[in-house]
Amino acid sequence: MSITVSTLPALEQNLIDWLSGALTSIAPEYVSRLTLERTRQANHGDYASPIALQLAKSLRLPPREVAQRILALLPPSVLIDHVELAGAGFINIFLSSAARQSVVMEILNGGSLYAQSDQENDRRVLVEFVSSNPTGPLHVGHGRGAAYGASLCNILEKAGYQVHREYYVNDAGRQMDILTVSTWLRALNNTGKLSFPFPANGYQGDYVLSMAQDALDRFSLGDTENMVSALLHACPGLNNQDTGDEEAQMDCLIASAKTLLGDIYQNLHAFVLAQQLSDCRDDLQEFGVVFDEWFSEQSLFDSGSVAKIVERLSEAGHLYRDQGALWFRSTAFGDEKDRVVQRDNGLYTYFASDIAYHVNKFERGFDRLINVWGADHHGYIPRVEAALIALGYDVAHLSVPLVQFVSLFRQGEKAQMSTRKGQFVTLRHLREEVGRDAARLFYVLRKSDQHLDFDLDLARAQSQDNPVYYIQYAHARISRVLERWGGNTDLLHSVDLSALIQPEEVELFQILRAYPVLIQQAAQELAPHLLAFYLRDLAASFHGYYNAVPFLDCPEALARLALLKSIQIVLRDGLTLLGVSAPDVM
RNA sequence: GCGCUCGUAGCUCAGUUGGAUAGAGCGUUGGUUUCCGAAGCCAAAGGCCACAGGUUCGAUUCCUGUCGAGCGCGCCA
Repeated sequence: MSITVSTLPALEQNLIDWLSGALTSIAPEYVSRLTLERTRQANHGDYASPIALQLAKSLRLPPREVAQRILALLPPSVLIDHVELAGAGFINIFLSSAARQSVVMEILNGGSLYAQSDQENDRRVLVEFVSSNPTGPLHVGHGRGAAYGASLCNILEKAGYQVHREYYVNDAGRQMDILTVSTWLRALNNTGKLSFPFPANGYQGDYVLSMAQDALDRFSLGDTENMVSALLHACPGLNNQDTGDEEAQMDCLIASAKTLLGDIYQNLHAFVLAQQLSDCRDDLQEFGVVFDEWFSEQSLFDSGSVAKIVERLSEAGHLYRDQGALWFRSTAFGDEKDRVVQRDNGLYTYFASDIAYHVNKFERGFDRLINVWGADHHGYIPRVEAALIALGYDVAHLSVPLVQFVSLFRQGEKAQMSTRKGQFVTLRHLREEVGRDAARLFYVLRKSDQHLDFDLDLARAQSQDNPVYYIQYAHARISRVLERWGGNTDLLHSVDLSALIQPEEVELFQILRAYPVLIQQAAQELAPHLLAFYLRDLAASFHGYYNAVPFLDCPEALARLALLKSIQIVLRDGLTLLGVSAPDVM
């Protein structure tokens, strides 16, 4: 990554300033474009700058000649051991040992605040994630959104943002009505009064059965016998499967249920919603995912926000009526077709309330909005942006990272996930099978917009193959060494580190030094997987170091223990951001 | 058909916003413990970065096209 952002760690900023001084007298107009790169290979030094290559053309000089001139103007610095001209014209910078080692003290003194940025503290960001319909248990797909979103929020905070974690509750739509009716029908069945088959497009899962029984225990459901015959009268065809329109049948069931049950329907609806939300909240909390706010879609209707937004669009001339429905001319703002906001039956569409929701987010004064959505919603983004543009909001402040689907693999075979009969694999089941740590890490071990093949056997394995243990083991190993040593780790803050000059040590310094920039990058790219890979690299580097040198009975003992302690701090910090524990003993 | 996301080692995937000799894990092969935890380490083998053009000092990265994969294209949410 080219390092050009303003939130540079002190050392990098010093190097930029140092190079800038030389560049000023050669090509002052290019000083602002000066970049520094971390190198991939040790023989290229600690940092490299390609600035000479970039300037060669406009200066009409060979790149190596430009580099030579810059080198000649560089003053000596305590940070620098030496500088080399290499390859086509790269300027390779080799830090002094003291400059390399200084990162250890930065970490020991900073503790969990190492890499914590305070540069963007004024930037408030709202991250909406999971937002699953409260109509059944969370499944493994939601789990990925939860793990991604939660890790992202933690990283954003580390990078200096003020983060608001929000779950959008779709408590207003038809799906909730279907769940309510499904529960009611199951309850009728439990009383032995149901005389027609349970509809195929109702919710089938076991959790509906248990809610039905709970409802029976808590409510009076009225004169159930008369209700069943009234239902059959209102919706003829309930007894004949495979006839007519299933969806129309369901609409009829919903309408009849509301009429027949009256207030009881509202109670049952509220009960079912509360049950599902409570289950969802517990599930997520056990997964280490906690929200600041559960935002109700229904509240947007109750407050009149939805009607108000449609009115605003109308006043601005963006709506028209066609075939009884009210349409938003989204094609005028980049969408591929126009969209309905109010149906011919007078009901607002989900789209309408979603516009109101996004306007609500903007009105709450956030500098930035992030929606974590399932990849199947990607076609939905243009219409939401179209509406926001039409209403005068700046969609550049809205990001919508997409989370792709998850396939579970067991013994090399793809595990089937059928939502039809409620036989999908739930997040709760996954957690019970592989544990929270493995689940959290595996979910972010892949770029979020790529399909994820989740290997259940590997995640469950208590073996070397499992990347969770690989990282955690590094942390536990350090704990054990420090325990063996037995001293107070505070004493390590004043240790002389000058003996740390082994290649393994230099490599570790560079990795540790990269952590703050990595956090910034992961935040900027909304990419927690970068942190997961970083931690694996750091663990690998440590394991190699562990096998290469002694830590206790040697002249460098205290210095090396200080380095170990700093590695442990970063490992723990990174694992914590990803929602994974950092055990001292395994 | 149109749109979005992709195509990198046998498999699963990274790749520092265009940099030097493209990396890791698994799998394969061969080593490694009188010593701080072997859930570890070291080494070897494995690549036309899907293909063809273009942009420039320089392309896995940016642009165009072809082939192939996944997803989306409701008055559902």
